[in-house]
Amino acid sequence: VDSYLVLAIRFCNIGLTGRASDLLQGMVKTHIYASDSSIEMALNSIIGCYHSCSGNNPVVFDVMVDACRRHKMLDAAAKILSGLKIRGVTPSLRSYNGVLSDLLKGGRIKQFWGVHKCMLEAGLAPNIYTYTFMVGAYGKAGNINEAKGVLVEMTEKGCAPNAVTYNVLIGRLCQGGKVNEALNIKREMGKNGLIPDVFTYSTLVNGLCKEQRLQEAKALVAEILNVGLKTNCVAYSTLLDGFISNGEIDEAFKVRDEMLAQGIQLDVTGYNALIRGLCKLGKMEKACQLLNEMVRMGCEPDAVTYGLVIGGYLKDKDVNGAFTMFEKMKKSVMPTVVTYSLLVNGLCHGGDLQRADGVLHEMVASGLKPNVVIYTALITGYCRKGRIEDAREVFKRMVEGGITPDVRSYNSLIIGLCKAGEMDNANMYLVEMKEKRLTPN
RNA sequence: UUCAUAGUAAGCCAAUUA
Repeated sequence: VDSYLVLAIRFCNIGLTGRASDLLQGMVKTHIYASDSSIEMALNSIIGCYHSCSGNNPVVFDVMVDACRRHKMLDAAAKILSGLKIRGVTPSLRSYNGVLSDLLKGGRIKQFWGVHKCMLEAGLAPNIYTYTFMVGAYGKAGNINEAKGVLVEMTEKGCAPNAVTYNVLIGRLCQGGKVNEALNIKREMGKNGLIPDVFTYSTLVNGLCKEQRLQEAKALVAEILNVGLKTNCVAYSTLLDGFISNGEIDEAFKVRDEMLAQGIQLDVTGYNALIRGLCKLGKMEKACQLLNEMVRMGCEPDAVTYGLVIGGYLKDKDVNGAFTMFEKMKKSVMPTVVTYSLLVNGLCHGGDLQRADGVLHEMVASGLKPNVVIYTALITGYCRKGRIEDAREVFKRMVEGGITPDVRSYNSLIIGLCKAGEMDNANMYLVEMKEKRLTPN
C-alpha cells in the first residue's frame, strides 16, 4: 500500500494526476476492503507518506476517494472522507459532491446525510450541486417540505437555485403523484426569473402520462414549441410511451408522425416504445418490421429492443420465435440479466423447467450473475409444477449465492408450499421472512 | 482526478361471496 501511495503522491506532485488515478484504482481494487481496518491502514499510510515524501498536491486525496467511487465502494469512500476529516485533511467539495451523488443514486439516504454532515464539519460550504443533491435526497424519501426548505435555505445563503434544482424537485413531486403541485412549481420558476427548460417539460409530461392525463401531456409537449424552446426526442417519446401505456397505439403513431414532421428522428427509446405497443397487442410481424426499419435508419437496436420482442413472442407462447430472436440478438448485442429472466420466466410458464434451468446455466457461463428476479421466476416455475423440493433447493441456492430473497420470492415459495399442503414449512418461511424484517403483504 | 435533473424490457397474485 505504501508503495502505491508514495508513487501516487509523487505523480500528483509533478502534475501527473492521471497516472496517480490509475495507480490508486489498482490499489483500491486489490488492497482496500469494506473492513474498517484496511481503510484505517490506508488512511494512516496516505497521511504518513504525504508528509514523508513532501506531498504538495492535495489532489491525491481526491484521487483516492475517486478510486473508491469507480469501484463502487461507497462505504469505503464515505469512511475515507470521515477518516480524513478526523486527521484534518479536507478533500475538495467536488470530491464530497461526487460521493453524495453516488449515495443518492443508490438510494442510500442515511449515509448521504452522514457524509453531508461530515462535509459541513470539515468546514466546506455547500454549492449549488450540493444543494441540488439535498433536494433530491429529501424528495426521494418523500419529504417534500424539507426539499422545498432547501430552496429557501440556499437562497438565503446567496446560492440561488437554478433550473436543475427546480427540475429535481418537480421530478420528485411527480414521482410521489403530486403532479398538480409540480405544475405549480413550474409556474413559480417563471416568477423567480427562471425559464423552464426541456427537462422541466419532459419531467412533467412523464408525470402527467403516468396519471393518464394524456391530453394535458400532449398540450405540454405543444407548449415547448409555443414558448420558443427547442424540443427533442425525449419529450416526444415520453408522450408516445404514455399513449402506448394507455393502449392508444394510434395516438402514439401520430406522435411519431408529428416528431418526424418537426425534423426529429426517433431514437432507440422511441422505437422501443412503439415496439412495446405492438408487442403488447401481439402484432409481432409489425414489431419485427419496425425492428428492421430502425436498423435501416441507422438506429441500433439494444438489449431493451430485443427484450421487448422476445417478451412479445413469449407472451404469445411462441417459444421458438423468442429463441430465434434471442439468437439474432446475440450477433450484435450482449444479453442482460433481464433478457435471460424473460426467457426463464417464459419457459417456466410453459412448464419447460429443464430448458429454463439450461438458460440459467448459459447465463452464468456468459459471466452474468443471477439476481433475485430470475431466481424467483424459477422458484415459481417449480412450485407450479408441484416440484416443491426443487423450489426450495433454488431458494437455498439463491441465499448461498449471496442474493437476498425479497417479499416476492417468499410469496412464491410460501404459496407453493400452501398449495402443496405443507403448512408447517410455509409457516416456517413466513416466520423467517419476518425475522429478516420483510413485511408480508 | 472527481459533482446535479427527463423517456423504453423481467419475477410473487392470495383471501370473502356466488
